[in-house]
Amino acid sequence: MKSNNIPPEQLPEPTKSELEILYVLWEKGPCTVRAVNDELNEQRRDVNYSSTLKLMQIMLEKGLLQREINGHIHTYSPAHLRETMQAKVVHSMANLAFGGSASSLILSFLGSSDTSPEELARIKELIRQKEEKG
Amino acid sequence: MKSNNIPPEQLPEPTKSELEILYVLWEKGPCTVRAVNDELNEQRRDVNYSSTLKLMQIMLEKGLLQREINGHIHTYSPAHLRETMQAKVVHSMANLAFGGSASSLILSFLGSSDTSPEELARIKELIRQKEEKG
DNA sequence: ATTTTCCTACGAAATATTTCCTACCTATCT
DNA sequence: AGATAGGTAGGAAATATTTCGTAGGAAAAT
Repeated sequence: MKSNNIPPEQLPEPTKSELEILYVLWEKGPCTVRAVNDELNEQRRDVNYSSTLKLMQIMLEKGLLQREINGHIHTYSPAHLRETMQAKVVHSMANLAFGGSASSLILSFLGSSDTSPEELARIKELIRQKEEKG
Repeated sequence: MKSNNIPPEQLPEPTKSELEILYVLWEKGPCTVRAVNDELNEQRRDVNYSSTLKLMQIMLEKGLLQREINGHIHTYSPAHLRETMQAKVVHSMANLAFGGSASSLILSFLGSSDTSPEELARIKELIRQKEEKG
């Protein structure tokens, strides 16, 4: 059962710290605060357990996370699809820094980064798939 | 003459409001605060002149902008290349929300968004150019 | 010369975000 | 039972970001 049901469109955009947390949950699946916090400390930077807890409670309120309560163990998971949220932040950044066009973000990025041939091939493949559908 | 010379690597990342301002300057070239503010109000949202001024002064201090003083007119411009700054923010977002891989950002984005056929074509074209070079 | 208009400076308030302290609950171990 | 280990709750402080009120200087208009 979901602990909220705010639709993605009116969902507040996650902050940077919130994105870090979401990413952990996307990768590892439903987790306790403890597990998320351990992961953050391993992968990112020192962060206090209660900081992570607080943030995740706020995210629950905002509708970014949902949780299951089993006895006194709270297990959190993202309230929305990874793809949905990622698209949201990319669009937002595209609006701020790339004149609103996500493709211009991609273009500008491809133009300035050293993407490997393999990655280029994967991107091309994906474009081909999209073109078939559309 | 530049009013600062912080190298791009240790440059603070622009905040969202700062990105909006940078974008105006990238598009219109060197501007007074007034011109930037007018543009923000037209393109984005209500914002007070002195808010924009304050932000641009902060950005000058941080090394995000430079300025020329002519009499009492201050003309601001970005202190770093558009491509540099755009790559910076995209990489930062890639780290937060896409496991560090910018190409996975692009892939995930292409996979979930409704990029127009024209945009897809432009991206394909750019990939082809990159493949030729590499 | 006075007024008006347009500009900058800057402190301070408002808001958003992040961090951490303390309290307390429950399960487990001895 | 008492102690310990692990968990949650939530207020409050610290920090970062954004907004705006007010002051004042220079140029232009009357």
